[in-house]
This record gives sequence, structure tokens and C-alpha cells, in this order.
Amino acid sequence: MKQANADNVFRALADPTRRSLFEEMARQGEQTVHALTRYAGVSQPAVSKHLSVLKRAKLVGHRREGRETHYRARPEALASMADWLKVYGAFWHDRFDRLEEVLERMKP
Amino acid sequence: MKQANADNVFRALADPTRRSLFEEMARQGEQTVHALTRYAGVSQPAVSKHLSVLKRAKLVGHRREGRETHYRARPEALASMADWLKVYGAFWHDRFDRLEEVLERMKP
DNA sequence: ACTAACCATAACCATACGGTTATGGTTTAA
DNA sequence: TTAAACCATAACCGTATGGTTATGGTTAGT
Repeated sequence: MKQANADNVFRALADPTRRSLFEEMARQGEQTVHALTRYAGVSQPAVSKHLSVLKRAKLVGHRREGRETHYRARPEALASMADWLKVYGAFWHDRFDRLEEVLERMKP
Repeated sequence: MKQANADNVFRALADPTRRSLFEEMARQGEQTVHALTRYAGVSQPAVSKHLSVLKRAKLVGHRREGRETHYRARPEALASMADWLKVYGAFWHDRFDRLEEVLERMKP
């Protein structure tokens, strides 16, 4: 249920192009596929496929507006990965303190 | 330099069997390949290959003792992933804060 | 009404990946 | 010393993956 989505998140973020796209949307906000294509430096269909992988992991949302589709990052979807890190990073306390803070603030 | 290793970490943890192996070592401590093979439910060569991927990402260390090799988790190697999460998780609470602001202004 | 822009999907290709069995090198046990 | 246990590597196989070009459906601009 939740584990299945964690798997999708881990898998989605394994690819550097996909991470890069996610980062760009997180930083710059909503972007059209066109803009993301210029940014990513691969073909438009490649970007569309990457976006659909991110979508399966719920890492992005989208909004159609006329002929263009705007995608946006949904950083909340990082929660499952963050939870995993929290558990296994707990075996090594020090550096995860700040992550704990961030996670605390992410709670609804 | 650091980014390259982050990539290895993300990639290594994308596979569920590899995550499972890492989790087992984190929980139970050092394990021989034999023990990990029993645990993982795949062939011994498969485990060896997974371990070498984890090794490339510096997520495990190993120690030979006679004919057996003991592997252990190195949770410190999760740092690069945690750092990434901190950055992009931060966009979440930024947005959250901004939402709080908006809601604040909406009050009559 | 035509044309161009935007995007998603299909079809295809090469390579990476996760699995297997086979094999060989060390090291322990008999 | 022979046999068995442990592990890594090699060779192989099917499928997933990330990329491409081609195409078609909407929507916008002229």
C-alpha cells in the first residue's frame, strides 16, 4: 500500500534525468513540457515518459491549460523515502538531526 | 565528486532486493554472504552482485575472515541522499509556510 | 480554414539489469 | 589429502529501461 509507493519513489528518483526534472520543477515552480524539454536536453517524448514515471510515484502533479500541460513537483511525495531514511539513518544519528526537523515540518 | 556518489546511492537503493539486504544488515549487523543469501531468497551469485553494487555506493563494508566474507551496512553513506531530501523536502515546507501566510491574510 | 505549436503515444532500438547455472579459488573439516 | 563449504566471477538469458523518430489529436494563431 504505502510500501508499493515507496518503491515507485525510489525507482523514479534513481534516474538522473528524472531527478533533474524534479529539481527544476521544485526550484522554478510549474513548467510546461516544452520548457522542461529545453531544460532536460533530451527529446520531448523522452521528457513525457519521464514525467509519467514521476506521476506514477505521485512526485508530480499536472494541469492542462489549452494545448500545454503544466507540471509541478509534489515534494510531499518524498515522505515515504524520508521515512525510510529516518529508520535506517537512525543507525547513524548525528547527521540526520536536521532531516528530522524537516520531516517534522512536513507533517500535515 | 559528491554528486557522482549520490547517483550511485540512488541507483543502488532503487532495487527492492538491495534495499532489503541493506535493511537486514542495518538491523542485524554484520552478515556473511551465506546468511544474506538465505535471507534474500535468490541465488548466491545474485547476492554477490547486489553486494558489489552496494559496495560501489559505499553503502556496505566488508571483512574477510577465512572462507567467509562479512558484510555490514554503512548508513553514513545515506548522507548524500539525506542531503538531497533535505533540500527538496525544504521546498515542501517553504510552500507550506507560504500557504500559511495566504491563509493568514484570508482571515477576516 | 490552414497552419503551426504542444503534447502524448506508438513503434522501434540498443543497452543495462536482475536473475540463472557453471566454474574455480581459498579455506575449513574429516 | 580429499572433500566440502564459502564466495566471486564468467557466461548467458529475458525483460526493463531510456533513448530515438513517427504520428496523431487538440488548441492557438493568422
